[in-house]
Amino acid sequence: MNYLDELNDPQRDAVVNTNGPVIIIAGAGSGKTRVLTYRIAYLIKNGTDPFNILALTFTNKAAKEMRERIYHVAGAEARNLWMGTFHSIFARILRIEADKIGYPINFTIYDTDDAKSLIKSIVNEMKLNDKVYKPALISSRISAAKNAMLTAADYAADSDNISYDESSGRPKFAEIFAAYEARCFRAGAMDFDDLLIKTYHLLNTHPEVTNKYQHMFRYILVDEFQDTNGVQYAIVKKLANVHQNITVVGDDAQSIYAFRGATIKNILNFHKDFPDTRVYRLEQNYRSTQTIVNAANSVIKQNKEQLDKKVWTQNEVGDRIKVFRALTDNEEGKVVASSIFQEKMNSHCFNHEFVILYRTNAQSRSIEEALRKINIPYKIYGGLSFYQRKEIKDLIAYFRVTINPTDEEALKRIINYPARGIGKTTFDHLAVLANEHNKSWWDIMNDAHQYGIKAAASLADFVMMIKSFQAMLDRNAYDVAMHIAKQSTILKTLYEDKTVEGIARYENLEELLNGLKEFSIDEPIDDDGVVRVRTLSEYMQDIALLTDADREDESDYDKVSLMTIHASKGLEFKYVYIVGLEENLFPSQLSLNSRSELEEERRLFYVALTRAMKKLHLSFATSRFKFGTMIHSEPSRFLQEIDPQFLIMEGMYNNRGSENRSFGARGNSGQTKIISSSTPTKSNINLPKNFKPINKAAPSSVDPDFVGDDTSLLQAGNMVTHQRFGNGTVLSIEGAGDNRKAQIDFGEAGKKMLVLKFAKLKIN
DNA sequence: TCGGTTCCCCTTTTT
DNA sequence: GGGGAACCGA
Repeated sequence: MNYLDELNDPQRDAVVNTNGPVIIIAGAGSGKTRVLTYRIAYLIKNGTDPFNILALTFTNKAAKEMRERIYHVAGAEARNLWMGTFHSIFARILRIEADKIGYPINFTIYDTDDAKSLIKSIVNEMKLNDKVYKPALISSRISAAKNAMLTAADYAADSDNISYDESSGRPKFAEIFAAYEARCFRAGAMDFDDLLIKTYHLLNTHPEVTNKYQHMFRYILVDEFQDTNGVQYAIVKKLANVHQNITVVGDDAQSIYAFRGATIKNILNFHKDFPDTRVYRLEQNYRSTQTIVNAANSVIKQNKEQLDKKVWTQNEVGDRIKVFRALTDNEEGKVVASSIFQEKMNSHCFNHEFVILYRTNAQSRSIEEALRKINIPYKIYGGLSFYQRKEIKDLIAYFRVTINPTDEEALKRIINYPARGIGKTTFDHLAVLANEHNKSWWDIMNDAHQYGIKAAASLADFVMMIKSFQAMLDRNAYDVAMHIAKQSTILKTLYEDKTVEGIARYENLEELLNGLKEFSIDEPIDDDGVVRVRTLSEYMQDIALLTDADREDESDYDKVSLMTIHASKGLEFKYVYIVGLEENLFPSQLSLNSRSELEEERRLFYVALTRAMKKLHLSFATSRFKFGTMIHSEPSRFLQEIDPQFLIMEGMYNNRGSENRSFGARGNSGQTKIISSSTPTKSNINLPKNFKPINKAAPSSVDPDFVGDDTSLLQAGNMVTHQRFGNGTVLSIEGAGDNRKAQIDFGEAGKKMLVLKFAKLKIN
């Protein structure tokens, strides 16, 4: 059992005491994932059937990573675990039990765009003003109601709700909610909240189903418990009721999803619901330097609401945290980019060891521009996801309609795309008829001529096309998808578009189809040895709950990461840059109304700080663009909340030491002289005078002393320098031993195939 | 009916 | 500053 030797005492206790209810309070960087994975591995190794273990996470990425680590310790059995996100596991259960709640097994999952579009249709059909009944607002209020476990009928039955809506000028909200619910049902669709609420409903109304899963899940483990909302907890509690072997892992200091209904109350309720709960505390941080751990502690201790906990570390003291002040958001980008450039020069580290964190997605642009200018490769997580692009959504809409033709939102997208003479008149007519007869658009379309629709012939052609696709659904996913892409003429339409955007869109479709091909090739073998075809339906189930962060791209191997702080939870990086530390941005303006919201922002800052292993950089700008206009901004209060002994001002002050405390804000400005980071002589973070973009920096003379690095571990994605060709990216490696070759893209110098035995390469 | 232009709103954070 | 919807003209 050598893997147990890798654990400290509290960690080992938390792994081997497997029975009964357990809470593991795990500070940032305290080996939480390791404990959770080893605990599951330990269960499997001691004879528990993986089919009887349910492990719930918040992101697909976390689930996947954990599964791989368990596989590593416990072997191939790990693939039988019930492990995934709350949403994906519950979707799986709902598909198995769909008929019990009147849903088709192939129900669609509506994403937030679908939900908003449906709400918009409803608002229009009810002849209401969509400036008052804004789809985003209605959608979030429906979501909030669902998270409070209210159906539309429950909602309408509560006079408090009704009078609230009346007084806030939206008396028709309950009606919209009811219509939304009915229309989702009619379309055979569930939104994200439904996946939770319908599961809860299913368990409450079907004791035989509940019984089945209660006995099946002998062990239940929940990651990031501080982020669970009321429904999630209610389901988990119910499932754990028979065996009572429930383990929850969390850190109240990292609770950052209250806005989505998550509540720390779940931790308190847990003690009440499971009175014999044992508590394990993991407080030793293995991730960060003492400076970072202590600085983060100095921030979080200012929150009033928190559980008692002391995170500490034996790691080295480390460098102080650098604070940059910039004049504008663009300059902030430059400062960060050149700091990364310098760090890479000095420490010979990889791009993928850097992350730049921000509060809102909109902040990424100035950073991106700066990185692009000095050729630092980067990858953005979140923002406009691959699956949200128009061309991808269009093709996927065809898949959705083929699998579930009552899926109204998908049908609306493609009914006249590419154009086939089904215009607005027909569109509106369909909507009216569908509501009149309470049937899906698809049903109406099937009998279009009976309803006297003028465009009946075009509709019949469309219906026939979809039916021909449906006839192929038992074939492998790629074949069907390719057939649909061609027959629908989507592929052709985009191929003929030779604009830059058109080509990019075509390439995106190619990427989607390539992904499908890979999915289809990977044919699983049943227990009886039968090779099973992977269908389009299975593919759609797979991707419905995927986000951009889950897409893997080999060319992303060595890039600087850009993401929101929310997206960074659970990750760690050697070098962390937190940008935009300004009042009204971080903390967000919208959080300043209550202590609890401000404390959530502070926890968010704590999460950001504790992502860093080695070096941490903070920055703010004194003015930035917002909605196209320049606005003035003050340094964030959070900067002053860090104990100043851990900070060092960079390019800001002419004297360092005790006066560092002031950021020139909050009425005591003028005490310390501020020198802008753009002052060239003072700053050590400006670009070198003779700086040239990396790919173009081909040295004019060849240095005879140029020594290559050991390339035996070189792999695709690595950045290298060649003394004649300059900097390049390794595209692929082939061959072995003396014959091992690398194809490298040197930018302007072109792509070269180099024999590694002879080529002198420095690995950047 | 389509294509182009204007105009408006947007900014928390995500499964 | 940018994306998407709405509006307007041919």
